[in-house]
Amino acid sequence: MNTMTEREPSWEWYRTFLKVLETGSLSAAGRAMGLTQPTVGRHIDNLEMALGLKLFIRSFDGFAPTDAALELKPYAVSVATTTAALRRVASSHGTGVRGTVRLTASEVISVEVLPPILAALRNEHPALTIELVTSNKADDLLHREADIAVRMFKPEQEALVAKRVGGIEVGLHAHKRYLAAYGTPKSIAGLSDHSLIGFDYESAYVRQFQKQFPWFSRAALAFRADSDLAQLAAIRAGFGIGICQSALAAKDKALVRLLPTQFSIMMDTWVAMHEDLRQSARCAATFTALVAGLSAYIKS
Amino acid sequence: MNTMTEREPSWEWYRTFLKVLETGSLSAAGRAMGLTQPTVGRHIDNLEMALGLKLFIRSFDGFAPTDAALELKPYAVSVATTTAALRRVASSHGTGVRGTVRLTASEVISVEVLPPILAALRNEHPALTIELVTSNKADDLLHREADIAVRMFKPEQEALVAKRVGGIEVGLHAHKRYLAAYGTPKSIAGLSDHSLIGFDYESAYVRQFQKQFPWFSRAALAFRADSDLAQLAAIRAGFGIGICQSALAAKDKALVRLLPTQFSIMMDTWVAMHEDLRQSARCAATFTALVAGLSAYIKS
DNA sequence: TCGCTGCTATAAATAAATGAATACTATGAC
DNA sequence: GTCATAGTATTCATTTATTTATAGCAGCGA
Repeated sequence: MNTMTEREPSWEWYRTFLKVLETGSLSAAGRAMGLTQPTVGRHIDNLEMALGLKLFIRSFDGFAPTDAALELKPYAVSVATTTAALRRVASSHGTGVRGTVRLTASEVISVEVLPPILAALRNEHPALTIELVTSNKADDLLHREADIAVRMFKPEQEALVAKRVGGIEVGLHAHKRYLAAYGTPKSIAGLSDHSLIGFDYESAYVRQFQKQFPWFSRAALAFRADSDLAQLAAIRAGFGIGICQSALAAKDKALVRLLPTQFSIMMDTWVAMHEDLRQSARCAATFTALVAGLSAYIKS
Repeated sequence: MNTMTEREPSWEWYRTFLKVLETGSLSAAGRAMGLTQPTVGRHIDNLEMALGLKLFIRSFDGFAPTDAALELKPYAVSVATTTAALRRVASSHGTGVRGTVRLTASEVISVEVLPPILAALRNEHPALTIELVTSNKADDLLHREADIAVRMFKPEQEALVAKRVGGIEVGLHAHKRYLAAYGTPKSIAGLSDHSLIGFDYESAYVRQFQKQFPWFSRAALAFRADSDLAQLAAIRAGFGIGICQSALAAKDKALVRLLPTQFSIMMDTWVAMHEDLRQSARCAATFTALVAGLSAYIKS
């Protein structure tokens, strides 16, 4: 019951706290925020005083965050994403489709599929600004890190409104040039003689995938990349045989689909957003455009 | 690509914005925050300028929030809950179980069951401060509105760690005095001649309940309260026949269990918290104490 | 109708936060 | 080693924000 209520720390201090964590120094944080180094330092001092703990260990080449600071960081990040979402909502106020909408999608989708869809959307709504984040994180819609997401799995959170736009077919592909030089595999077993391109990281999805197709194990891969876009580039460059969307490959005459009957995966594709955002003109319009554009892409 | 980047609004402005929304006036917000009215007014002006929209319609008896302000409010609330969570984490730093832990539970649990458990916990950890919020909202753990929740249903969110502590039996009860005056019902059908006590609000749970026990419909109730605690008080006061935990009723010799074979509901009881908080000594200790205390209560 | 209360708006006085300049320390390149 | 660079800590002048004080308006009750 401390009646002598020590005041709540200024929320602004959290902002500079986060920037110092991100940049690693008072000076850099100051530059990033349009403040000076002494000011940033004082904010940190104030916050440390208010919270009653040391957040950084002072040294001459940057601050070293303490365990406490790292423990608090996720909360500061959460505040930052929330205020960013608030500003997006604010920017959209007025009549018509306007303001900023923030999307997430995988790299391949972002680079190969979305651009024409977004260009058309923007053409229709010139007052709309689009932010595109390449990410596969599942939880960023609930925390308003993005407004709308294109996902390759069914979103399960109940607070989300999600629409399935169809299945994207994924298959084995290689460049003509590669096949001319190293031959065309006639069976799955024949793949072991080839340069395979695949995932580097270990996600739940990749693990399940490798369980289903054990010949595609990590050890068998000659080229590993955590970016599906880099894998696609490797296929296009004739490095070897890899997995990519067959619709993308079909647009490039030099790419050849391999073993289509033995290997084909349909990836369910969904567009999802927070249900609260249905009220928002900018999000509703973008959602509709994404659903329509992706459906057309899949059917093509 | 506006290079002339208009600065991000100070996060502090969001705080006063929220307080103005909550209090309804600049002056009241100022009083609540330890600021003066002109300061609060300028914060709002600044925020309106930065966001480029009117947040309040000025009048002489308080501000009237615009639609835009109401639309932004949830985001400001989210920031407030996040900073509160941050401060709880900060307060717990150090060795041992210390700091503030925030719980939610239903009213009856909060008032009738938890106090001795929490008292023992506090006795064991004198540096621990406890906040108890009576609420049944399902989503407040993910948004860190509370650290730990006692729920009557299985938490489904995957980011939560939940432990079932058993089933709490709920049955029909009445006070001796009431039964002496109006008789004891011999069957479910006989209840229609009695004063029934039940829910006022319509929740999914209540709807399902009334589907299962149609004789307990809203129209049949002589006393309706949205508070289960008020219902319990009505039973104790001899108003009529109502539903409450049989374990609670058993502790009061004046209360009588009615039709125990015909009417008995087991309510699954869970303790849940965000999985990240397992690392936190204060939360882990409280979680354990709640699980142990509630299990003991249920078995008794 | 008057006087009270509570609110916002505005202007001058004051307190507080910020910025500029500087000293000092560590580090890495030459 | 020496110099250049990048960082923090500190001091003091300055700008900025906040308070204090004041005026005006609306609602309410006597």
